[in-house]
Amino acid sequence: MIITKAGRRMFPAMRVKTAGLNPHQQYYIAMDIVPVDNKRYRYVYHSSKWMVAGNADSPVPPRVYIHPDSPASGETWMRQVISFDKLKLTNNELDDQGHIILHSMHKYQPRVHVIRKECGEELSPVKAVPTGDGVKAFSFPETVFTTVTAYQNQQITRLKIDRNPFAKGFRDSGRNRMGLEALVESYAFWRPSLRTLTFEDIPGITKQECLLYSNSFPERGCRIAIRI
Amino acid sequence: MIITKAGRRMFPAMRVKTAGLNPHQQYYIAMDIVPVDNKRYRYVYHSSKWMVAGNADSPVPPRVYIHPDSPASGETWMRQVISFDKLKLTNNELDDQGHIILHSMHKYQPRVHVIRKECGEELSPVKAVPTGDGVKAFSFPETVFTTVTAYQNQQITRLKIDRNPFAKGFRDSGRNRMGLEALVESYAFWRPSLRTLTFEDIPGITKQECLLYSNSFPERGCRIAIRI
DNA sequence: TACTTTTCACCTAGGTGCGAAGAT
DNA sequence: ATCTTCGCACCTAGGTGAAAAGTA
Repeated sequence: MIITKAGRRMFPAMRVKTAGLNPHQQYYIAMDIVPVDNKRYRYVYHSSKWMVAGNADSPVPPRVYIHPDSPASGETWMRQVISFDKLKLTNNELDDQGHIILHSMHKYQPRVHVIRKECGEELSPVKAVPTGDGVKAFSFPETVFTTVTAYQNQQITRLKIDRNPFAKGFRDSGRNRMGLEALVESYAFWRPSLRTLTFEDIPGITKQECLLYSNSFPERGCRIAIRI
Repeated sequence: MIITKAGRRMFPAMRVKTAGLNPHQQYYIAMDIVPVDNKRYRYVYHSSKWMVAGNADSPVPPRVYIHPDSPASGETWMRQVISFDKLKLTNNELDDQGHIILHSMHKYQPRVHVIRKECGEELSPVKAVPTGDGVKAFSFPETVFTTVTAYQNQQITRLKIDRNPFAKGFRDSGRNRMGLEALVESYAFWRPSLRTLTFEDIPGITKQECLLYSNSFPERGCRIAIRI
């Protein structure tokens, strides 16, 4: 996932649905992003793999993205797909825009928090999410990603260009790029109902980065079912 | 004010500040727009005046614009300038986008409502704002305006073009338009602190439409001070 | 005649990866 | 050598009034 000084959206964005909430209870929904391990990585081009390259950099200031619809009733949350597309990532440890601060070349796991309103402790964009009764955290292993300041992997670059509407300008529509096979393959991405495509099918893409794309397929959207 | 089928923003937008709210109480803030009188108007070009042209058309479905930050604490509301720039006006009586429905060629008065949360009656975008304890309405005579589907008055057109960033394409920067005097005058608009300009200074502009511009001058912003 | 609707060029605002330049 | 930063062209998304066409 690209991170910049100014802040960069994740693409694709996390999208979740909730079930089992109390319809009349008010909740906050928030996201934070935690390290997967204590390592720093580098991308080894000839083997197309991320390799451990030492220990993690020192921790960054904690940040929480509070979903802008918060607070809302369980009924409201359950009625909609909850999208985190406005969330931004930065590598600027002095960021004052409320973006989530991460280290480049590290592995991270996004987490979704459902927080019952007025459950005692307070929710803040610059403090760790409280734990305890009335707070539940959810994470989806397929959404683990590696942070970079520039793409290391051509397949990832191509997926981003092909699927992010804002990158349309970089799609070189068949000019020197796609054979028929590639065309069919990319079409399968857009119409996943036509065949069940698992991301391991795509050669040369790390499982972590690749699987994150599944979030943008509505029919594979992450779901969380809880009662708190 | 222009109204269209698809919905058109007001320009300038209403902006208000609140004071005297209970910091820990939750409030909705909303706007509706009510007829000033029971008349329909037409613009008489040679006298540059709006003249009564019959009785008002039959009432339109009631609509309320609930400020998107609602609900929020008194503390939150008082900390910010509350802008209604996303509000849209339409002449489509069958509108299903939640826009405020008005008749063209009529005079209207926007009203700001401050509604204590959980004060019994419920707030809805398609029902009249409830009245009673815990609800207060404010209106500012200088924000009365006349609805049109196309501008009737060249001075208004020019004010809109000169001051709305989205109309920049129609500013013909001095080509066949502004003499030095006009330039100085328009500069005075942007730097009102330099001299106290009352809108009656501008010849040929109806007071109502003209004064609405005062809302976009921060130092003349409407204020409401209440305790409910 | 007296509006209203539709389409359009021209903007604002801001999200992309590229590639040259910068940093260590 | 290996990242990171910055300016940029190229997009999406949507807010303007002009002008031509529509309506009654």
